[in-house]
Amino acid sequence: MKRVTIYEVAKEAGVSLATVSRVINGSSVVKAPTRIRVEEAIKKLGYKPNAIAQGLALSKTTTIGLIIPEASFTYTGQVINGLLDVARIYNYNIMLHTITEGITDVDKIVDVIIKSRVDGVIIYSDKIVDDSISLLNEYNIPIVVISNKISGDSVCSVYVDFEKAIYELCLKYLANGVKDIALLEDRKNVNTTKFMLKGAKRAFEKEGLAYDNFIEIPKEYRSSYKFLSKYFKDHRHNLVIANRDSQAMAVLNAARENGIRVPEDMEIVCVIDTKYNSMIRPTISSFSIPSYDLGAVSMRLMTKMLQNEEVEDKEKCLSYLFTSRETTKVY
Amino acid sequence: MKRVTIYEVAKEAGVSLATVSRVINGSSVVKAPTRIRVEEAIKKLGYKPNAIAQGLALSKTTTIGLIIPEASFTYTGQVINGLLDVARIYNYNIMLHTITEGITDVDKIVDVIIKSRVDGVIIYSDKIVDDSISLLNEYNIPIVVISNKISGDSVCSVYVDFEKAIYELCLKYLANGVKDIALLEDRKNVNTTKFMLKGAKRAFEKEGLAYDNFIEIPKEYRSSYKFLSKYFKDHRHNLVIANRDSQAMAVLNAARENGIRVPEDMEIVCVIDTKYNSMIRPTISSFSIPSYDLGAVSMRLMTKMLQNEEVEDKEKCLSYLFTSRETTKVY
DNA sequence: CTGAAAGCGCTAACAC
DNA sequence: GTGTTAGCGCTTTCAG
Repeated sequence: MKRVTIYEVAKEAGVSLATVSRVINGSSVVKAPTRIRVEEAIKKLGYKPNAIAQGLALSKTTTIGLIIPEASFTYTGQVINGLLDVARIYNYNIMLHTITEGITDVDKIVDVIIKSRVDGVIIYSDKIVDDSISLLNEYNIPIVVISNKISGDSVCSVYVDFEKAIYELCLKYLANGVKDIALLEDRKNVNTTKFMLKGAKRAFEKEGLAYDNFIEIPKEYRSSYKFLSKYFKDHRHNLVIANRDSQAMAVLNAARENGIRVPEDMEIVCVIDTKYNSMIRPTISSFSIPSYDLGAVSMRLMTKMLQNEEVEDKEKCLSYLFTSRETTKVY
Repeated sequence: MKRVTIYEVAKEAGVSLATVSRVINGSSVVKAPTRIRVEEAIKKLGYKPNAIAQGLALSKTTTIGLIIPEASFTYTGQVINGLLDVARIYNYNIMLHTITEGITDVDKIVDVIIKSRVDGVIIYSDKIVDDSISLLNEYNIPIVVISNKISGDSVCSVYVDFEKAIYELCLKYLANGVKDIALLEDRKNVNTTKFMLKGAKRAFEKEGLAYDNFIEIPKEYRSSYKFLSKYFKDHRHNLVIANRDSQAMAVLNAARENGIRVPEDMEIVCVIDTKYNSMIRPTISSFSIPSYDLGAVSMRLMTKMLQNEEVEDKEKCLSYLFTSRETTKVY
């Protein structure tokens, strides 16, 4: 089928292209009979407006660029779902870009994004993305950052306060006399780890204690499990906090192999989990992070910025909920 | 920053816009001094070619539409990674679309895709997608289908032969005298299940046996685990084959709760697994499905179609490898 | 209410 | 080698 343009439709309907344009854009000024004639021509010819041409004419592409870290979509999957659902409602398309730590050149991706003339960019990243933001800013591209608290002119963010989450968790345990609380490093999410550590420190300080139970995973270990297997030969803790369920599982397996019973001898908590956490035994106590909402809210925020609606809160903090499961005792 | 166009660059460099166009497209006819002047102007003004305008002028957007099922990116994540890596090499962008069974209107998505004038579409789907294909075909949009064997004019596919995988697996067990082999239904992947069932039947028939061990999950059960918990109260099998590791885990948990030891009393195998399979205990024996390659090869095929390179095999079958782990005995 | 015409930013003949 | 110009398909004043 030859790609049919607005001209052919106009000719078929015996009107000018301006009228066709009005019809496809739902302008109410077109008289009913003309409109119907045009609509019939559209259907007959199988005409589909060329979004690229529209984009050029309007300087508006109705597509949003999305940047996420590569690797496992296990955790970002829900975020993307939330994002796409809202995007669909507002008729936005999503252009997907991933970055791989140390491999992908972020600047190159930002370059591609600027050239593609997306209306806005949503960035999900553990990393600080100041450079990308300021570059994007120079080209007047609105930005929503997920998982980092930041804002500015045409820059919003949606995040969960991990620092507070860990702070409260530690406080609760400290109140119950549990003081040997270890925090496991997440090498893939350095920034998140930093916030978690800050939370732990703050809780301990509040109780007049010093915090120094950070389990760092040596660079030479490719998997944290390998390291932990060795680690638990001569280390014990009352509670270990991990970022992700996969890491908590590594802790769990390594501990058990060393005769540590969970949760009797040692408790385990993770921050973000996946659907797998409902299937494994024991199930891991975790925070319920509203991943879907993280995406949905971000996209909604983006549409607001693009339609110049007022954004009341440029740094939107979503709430979490601690869910006790089988790897923790009940106090 | 005002969005700078090719005109401004031309003016700044003291040349015509045609020359600027030549420079940004790497045309070799431009004399070095002129080229340098243009390049300096580009840098000075921070000019980024407008891909939308280029797209309109060339009738070519260098973006590919990707349609995947929603929900778990757990299994599609690797496919997407493969796809994106190759797309990046060939300078293609990816427009992401998801479909949710019974919720998203596929036709509407195809409509959006046609309007967006992508150069091609890659569809990952368990479902038969004939309707979408023929519609896309009418608009001359090349298609690559992942996970379904199908081909035609401007239609290619990349898949793994699950039927054969199950056929061979069953044959191996039958040869060892194991005859009570059950196959678990995957409600989310009806088509895949169908192929698996076909493979099992073929194997049994080859041995002169009839196959009738299909575990259907009643519609009223929201999770297969709930059903299986009950099922294993009065059912025993030598081997249960599931599609995904999550389903195999449901089998595992349900069986154990009913006093069935794995693998001693019952073995379990799944077709596709995730990174979680390396963390759980016992680890589930599975086929190694080349998910990343499924994506990478598809994208490569797409670039071939778009550049009119010859495609020697329009229905590309990728290989799998059975990997024995802790849920199976060694024969 | 509808049509004519001037762009949107870029590419690709075709001149010179 | 470089410039001129006619589109690519659509939107949007501005007339009528």
